[in-house]
Amino acid sequence: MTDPINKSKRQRILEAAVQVFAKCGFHLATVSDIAKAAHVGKGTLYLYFSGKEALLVALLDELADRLVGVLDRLLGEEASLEDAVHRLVAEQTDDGTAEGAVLPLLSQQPFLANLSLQLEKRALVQRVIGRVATGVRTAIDQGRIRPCNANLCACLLLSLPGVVSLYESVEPETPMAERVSRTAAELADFLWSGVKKEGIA
Amino acid sequence: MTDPINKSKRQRILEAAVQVFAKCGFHLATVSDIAKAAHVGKGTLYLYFSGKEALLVALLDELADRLVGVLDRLLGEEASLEDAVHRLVAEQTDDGTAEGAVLPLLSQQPFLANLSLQLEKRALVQRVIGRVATGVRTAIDQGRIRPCNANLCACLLLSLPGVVSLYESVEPETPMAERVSRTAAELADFLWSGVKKEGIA
Amino acid sequence: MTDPINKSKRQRILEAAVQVFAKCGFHLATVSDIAKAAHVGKGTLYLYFSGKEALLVALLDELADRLVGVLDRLLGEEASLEDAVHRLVAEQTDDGTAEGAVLPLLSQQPFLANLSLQLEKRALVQRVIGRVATGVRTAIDQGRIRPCNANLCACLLLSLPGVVSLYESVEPETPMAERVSRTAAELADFLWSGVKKEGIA
Amino acid sequence: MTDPINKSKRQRILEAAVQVFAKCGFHLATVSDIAKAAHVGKGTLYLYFSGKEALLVALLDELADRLVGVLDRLLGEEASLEDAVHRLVAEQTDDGTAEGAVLPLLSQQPFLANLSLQLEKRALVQRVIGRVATGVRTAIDQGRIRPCNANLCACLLLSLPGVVSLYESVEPETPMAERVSRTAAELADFLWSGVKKEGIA
DNA sequence: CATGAATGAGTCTTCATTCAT
DNA sequence: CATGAATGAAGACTCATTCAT
Repeated sequence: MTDPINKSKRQRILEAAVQVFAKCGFHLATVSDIAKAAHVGKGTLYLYFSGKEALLVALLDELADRLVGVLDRLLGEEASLEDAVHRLVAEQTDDGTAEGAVLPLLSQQPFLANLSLQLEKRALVQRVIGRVATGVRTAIDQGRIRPCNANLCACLLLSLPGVVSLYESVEPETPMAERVSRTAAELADFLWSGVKKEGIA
Repeated sequence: MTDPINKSKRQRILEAAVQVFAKCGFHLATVSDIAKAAHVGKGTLYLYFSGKEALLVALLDELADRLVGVLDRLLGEEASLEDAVHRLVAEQTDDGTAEGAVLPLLSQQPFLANLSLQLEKRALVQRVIGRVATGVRTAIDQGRIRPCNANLCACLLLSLPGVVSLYESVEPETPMAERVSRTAAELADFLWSGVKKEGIA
Repeated sequence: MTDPINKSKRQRILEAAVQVFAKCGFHLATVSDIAKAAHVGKGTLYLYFSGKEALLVALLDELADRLVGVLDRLLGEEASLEDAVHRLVAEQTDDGTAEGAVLPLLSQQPFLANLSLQLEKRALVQRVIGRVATGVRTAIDQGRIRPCNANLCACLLLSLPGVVSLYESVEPETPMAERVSRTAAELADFLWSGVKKEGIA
Repeated sequence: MTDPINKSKRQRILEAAVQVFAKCGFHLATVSDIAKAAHVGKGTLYLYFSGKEALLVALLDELADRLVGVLDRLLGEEASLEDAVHRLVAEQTDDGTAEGAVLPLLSQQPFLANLSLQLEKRALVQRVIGRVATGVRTAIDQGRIRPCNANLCACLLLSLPGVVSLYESVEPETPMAERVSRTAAELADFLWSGVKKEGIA
């Protein structure tokens, strides 16, 4: 009945859901798993979300906001895009945090059966992309990066953590912490300078 | 009894599966759907694949080979990486073809319950990345692109179609054919030259 | 939440299962049939038993205990084995009761696919035979029956209801109640005195 | 088209079926298994039998005849019932032969779904019991065994191999060959003299 | 509010049976 | 006659969702 209690329980469920979705994927994760991880009853989940898919969308919505905050900071305040990319990759690729799992859930298509939720998710993705694109445009206006398709550039930025997780498939030995950092630096370099050999048109 | 007949039916199932998986995702696609799309009985599917997950892996395996063929050609023969990227994106993003759907299925994690199939899929992903990386190394040796982490570059290349599909979320109105072409060009440009403003360090 | 409720539902399922198994045999009985007979949902069954085979074994386990109780009483307290056999046959052959169906399920081999359950069932059969053999040994010690292979004798006793049900095949007309009683008496006589003609070696 | 060929193939199937049914039970045995064991195509089976259940009944019918032959000989020619029982148990309990498996299949109820086949099977069981009962009556007439319910006695005799297989559950260590022989002797003794202690009414 | 026992729609999978070759 | 690829009916089992407590 008191708001803080509700919020705390809702929050607990959301956080548990991110962890479980990140570990098993949306479809293999069961509502029971999530409830158990959140230390609440299965029925309680339905007091805060109208179903499993709605929970996913709510979760993406919540994390999208947090993500946008991070990106705003990265793209707005930083002098160097290189740095921004580096931190974007480093921060969004940490599986330990809720933030680290949101991007895969955002971009991979967990194909929702419920159509209106699917649209809601699409809108949400657009919101995030739009926000990043705004940051890119700012950087362009400030002369930090060259003029380009800001939306597409935003999508490219948002895809970077996915690139990293793909990269994990081939280099699973190195300790993750330092690897991510180095990978981030390399990716930033790709984005910043391209792969073109100096002196070639 | 004759080999071509068997092959043709197996092929029919594989092709139907790509379509259905591409439309609904792995988990929402039912075996019935796939069988129906392939115009075979549900049981027939189990004559050629030991189960739904095995079908997915077989499909990825098959398409990975085709994909590697395409990439080999693009990366090996071309004078310009720009062109290669352009064609990679353009070809791999066409939802109408089987090839267009394979990359999302490859990189998105359809979290297989069967552990050995999961490992098989991982190996398969590594095979594709390795092949592309080889192409990248060749390009480096030939002085067409600057020295870099070939594996990471390969992952970046393989992620490009995903970037495009993310981009589709924000610009769904324009007719697709030309949009893809333009998008491909823009992405190729990003990869080629980076986003750095000329004259900036 | 309360224990008696759970027990009652588990019990309802077990009792329904005995009836259905007795009527159709293990393999022809469907989980739906059992659930329907128990007036519970199909899924409920899986809250109490991990599967159809596990249900069978749990059922045998439960009824074996009851059976052992009956046998203990019959073999322990009675002055005459004749009487014991009579009552054993009479009580265990009544299809209307759960007890009446357990012996066929125990001795007929419903070939479980699950190996560990198969072993469990075997152990359970051994338990019952062992218990009856103990009763036989007591009767021997008390000089009521002659020294013999107690285990084998136990198996023979436990097979008697099966003999009766075989006998049903040839004499299905007579009203069952009295027939069973008379059959029991005759069987007891066989066991007690053998078929040897008096005066013959 | 030639009769011997047909008979030989029909025979091959029947023999394979006994083996497979004996190993896995009726319901767990698949038509494929049987066809494979008989070295014929799955379809061939349906040229000789109208279905799986019909195959079982045909098999029981065939073996029942053989069994009746054995029993006739045992009960008709022998001077001593003890000997007859001994041989009945010994011969019918050998899992290696087709005959060894028929009695369990006869008496255990593999609950046929097809009603008319179920009746056919019942008739067949009656035939066997009737035949054995006739043998018993002859023995009575010849004064070898005391007057008794011949049908019930027949059922008891036919149940003996079942008793032995139950007994196998508790004494699985001893080498089977000699064990069966001893068990047979003990069982024959039970049947012949009963369990009554000498001197007790 | 919170819970988790109960439910049954929906899945994958098996296998007896058919039929084109 | 013989075959085995093809089929789909049928069944075991899962799990999102509900609701009585």
